[in-house]
Amino acid sequence: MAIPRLLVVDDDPEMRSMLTQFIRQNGFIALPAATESDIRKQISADRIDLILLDVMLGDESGIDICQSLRAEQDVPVIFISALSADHHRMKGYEVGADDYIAKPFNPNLLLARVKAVLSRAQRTSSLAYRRRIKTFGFDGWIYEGKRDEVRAPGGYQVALSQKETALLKVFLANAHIPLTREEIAAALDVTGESDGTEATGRAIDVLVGRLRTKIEKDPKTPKLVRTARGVGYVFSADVEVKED
Amino acid sequence: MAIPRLLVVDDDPEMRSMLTQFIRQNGFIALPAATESDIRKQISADRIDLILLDVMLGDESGIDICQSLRAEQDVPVIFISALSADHHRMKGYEVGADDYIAKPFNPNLLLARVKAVLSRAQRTSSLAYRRRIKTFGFDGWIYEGKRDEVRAPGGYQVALSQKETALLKVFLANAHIPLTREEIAAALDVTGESDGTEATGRAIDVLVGRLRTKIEKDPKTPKLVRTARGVGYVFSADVEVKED
DNA sequence: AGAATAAGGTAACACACTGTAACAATAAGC
DNA sequence: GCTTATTGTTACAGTGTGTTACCTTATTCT
Repeated sequence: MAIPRLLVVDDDPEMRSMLTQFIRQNGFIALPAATESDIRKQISADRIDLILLDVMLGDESGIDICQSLRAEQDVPVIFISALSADHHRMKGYEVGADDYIAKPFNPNLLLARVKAVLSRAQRTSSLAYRRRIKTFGFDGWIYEGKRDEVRAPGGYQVALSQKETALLKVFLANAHIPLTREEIAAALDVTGESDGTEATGRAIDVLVGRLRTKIEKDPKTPKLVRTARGVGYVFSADVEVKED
Repeated sequence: MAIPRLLVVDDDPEMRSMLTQFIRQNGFIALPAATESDIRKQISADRIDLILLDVMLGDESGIDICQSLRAEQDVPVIFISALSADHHRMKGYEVGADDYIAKPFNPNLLLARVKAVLSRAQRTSSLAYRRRIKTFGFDGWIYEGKRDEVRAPGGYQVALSQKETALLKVFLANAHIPLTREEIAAALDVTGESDGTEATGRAIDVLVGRLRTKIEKDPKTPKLVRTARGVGYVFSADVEVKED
């Protein structure tokens, strides 16, 4: 990729110019936008690698915008908000954020997140399981996004915990793409306040193991979630995406 | 939007400065005002995201002011009053308040409401929220606000207690949005009395549990009110809103 | 090939979070 | 008064999740 192009969306001119300036000082291309139509104009005009999006845009809702963008594109989005109370909402998959940062923010933290999102976007699709509640089918299984339920080939419902479900969604959104543990961890908890680089030990391995016991016919020889030794894990079944 | 800007309207200088100071300490911009003309000056001068309005402003009436403002603008308003007696009149939408808090109030409760109103303003216009939308449908169920009745898919009426009904309303108004226990408590507690933070213990959990036994087919595996571990609860069914 | 080394699998544990039954306090009828 | 319903609190049980420790498997080295 050439120089990453970031779209900075904020309706407050001061904040917008401050952000664009900061982004540019750090070697990226920053393009300002204030409204949804600005965004669409920029996107259709040229490649955009990442969007920094204020949650509150005066009369427009950043969340709505993000969702409608996600319906068409697969651009990574980092949300910025002054309301720390919004943090827990970002965890919901329905929002579709790749990351979230509270305002006023630490510039270095922002930069770290931007780099993290950009680097993983190069290899994978946006890890934020793509928006709109969709239904996936794989190897006879069905994941129904609307109800957040998983049904086995026989049609029986399988009880997955929240984390297991979230993990499965990450895999489904990135079928055939090897994911590192770090990438998976980042996708599972939208990090929020804590710094981006926590080495959480073997938590992902254990989680993958638990998911395997529930969805693999023979967990000893996994057909769906394969291990990419030295790298991470791959979901290696074809995934069929069905609209609602 | 940059940092939210709140207009603090109270004719008592002490209360006014106390409020503005508290608001500022919590990361917002607070602008003081004492009279209706002050308010209009501020509003025409710059963007205002929320007005905290004392009901009794000496010779002016906060309610009148609010209504005349409403004729022109759509700014969210939270009323503050020493008379806890007429809180139900406030909540009545005739007045045009987005929320109401009694004086003396718990600071954390005020903060929770401020955040809730600001956050809600992102996705629903204050106008739409205040409109008398009273009937909701979800998963075959119907909640009829006019009579405060809940009817099951069969058409049979289900008896919910006052708090259970209030809780259901909060969920219906925030479908698919994870709510923390604090947010739910803030929305339920109409009395601005003592403790507002965590002194409430597990009350919300128990209340949710009771609601579940009454509206979930299988309360053990809830389909409507899901728990978001470490966060709170989400109402995860589509809600259809009907006008009266 | 066999040994040494690195990486992943997983059982067992610890801990935090949630569900809920039982009780207490209070209000509302009768 | 007594009874009943509502609501919050407490206590305990159940569940989910991360860590540790040990075992198995794959890779590399000699």
